[in-house]
Amino acid sequence: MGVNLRDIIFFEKLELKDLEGLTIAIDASNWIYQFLSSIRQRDGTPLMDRKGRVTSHLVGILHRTSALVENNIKPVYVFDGKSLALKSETISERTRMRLEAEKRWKEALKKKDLEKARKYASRASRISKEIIESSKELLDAMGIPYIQAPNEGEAQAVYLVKNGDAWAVASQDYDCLLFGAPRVIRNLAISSDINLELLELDKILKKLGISREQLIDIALLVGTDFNPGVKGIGAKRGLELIKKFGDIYTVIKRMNLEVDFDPEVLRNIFLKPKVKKKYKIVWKRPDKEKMIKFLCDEHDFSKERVLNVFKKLKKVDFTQRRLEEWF
DNA sequence: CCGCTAGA
DNA sequence: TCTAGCGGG
Repeated sequence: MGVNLRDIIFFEKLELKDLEGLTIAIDASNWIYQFLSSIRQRDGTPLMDRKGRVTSHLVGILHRTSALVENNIKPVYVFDGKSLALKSETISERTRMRLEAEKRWKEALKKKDLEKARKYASRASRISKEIIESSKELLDAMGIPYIQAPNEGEAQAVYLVKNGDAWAVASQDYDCLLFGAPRVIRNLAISSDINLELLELDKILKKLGISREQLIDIALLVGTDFNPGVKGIGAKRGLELIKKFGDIYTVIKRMNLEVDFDPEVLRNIFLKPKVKKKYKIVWKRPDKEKMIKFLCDEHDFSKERVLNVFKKLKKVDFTQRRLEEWF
């Protein structure tokens, strides 16, 4: 998923405390996908309600969001909109991989190989419309705001940060840096052994000695969700080449590379993404009745657990206006 | 993934 | 008080 720049990106370690009082724009698709992959039984079956509807994402959103709030971190979720035409190849490739994983999951189940079953099951996750809609319904009940992006959710989340409405984007994907995110937080979770990473674009570019445009060019060589990249070029070699030749056009020419993508079109996906500029971010008080009706009545959650979460959410009140907003 | 609990 | 392991829906 996303562009693999891991080998050239550095990060600073962060404590949950460092995020107190800050608003974090959450890459909803990224998180939901993680929840669907990881919140499963040992044989790989996701959590489901009595009607067989998947609830793993609801469990994840409920617990992680309330834990963030309890730590005085203000989450705003950002959902993907319509995917760009250039992404269709990536999407069909993912579908193919998912179906393959599904097949292997069933095979492993037959052989009673639980470890393999779980492994392939997690790769068989799919974000359906129902999963997105139920996620939004839960956030509404919890009083947590979300924004619907026109296209890429990451681009919209980055816009929130640039616009001063959020401090950082929370996502596992390095793509956020290409969209120009000043700060990206990876591994934002609550468990005791978390390894919070803070990626700062300015520091990364300075250390690498390149511009954002050049980082994008490296990504195009490596391959993104929108183009296949060049065989044999990873992040390290991409960096070398871009530093040596300056830009992707010169790299292609000097190295006699065959590429079937238009760098200019792709650069603009990251440099000039379509985003929603008018939006409202308002935290509301959690709605106990809605939470119980939705989670317990409709999706078979335990009432006791839901009430515990409700109490956590209620304890912290983000609805209070800051002093300067009164004038 | 996260919360809870059993056992140290 | 802490941590590993299990169940959640």
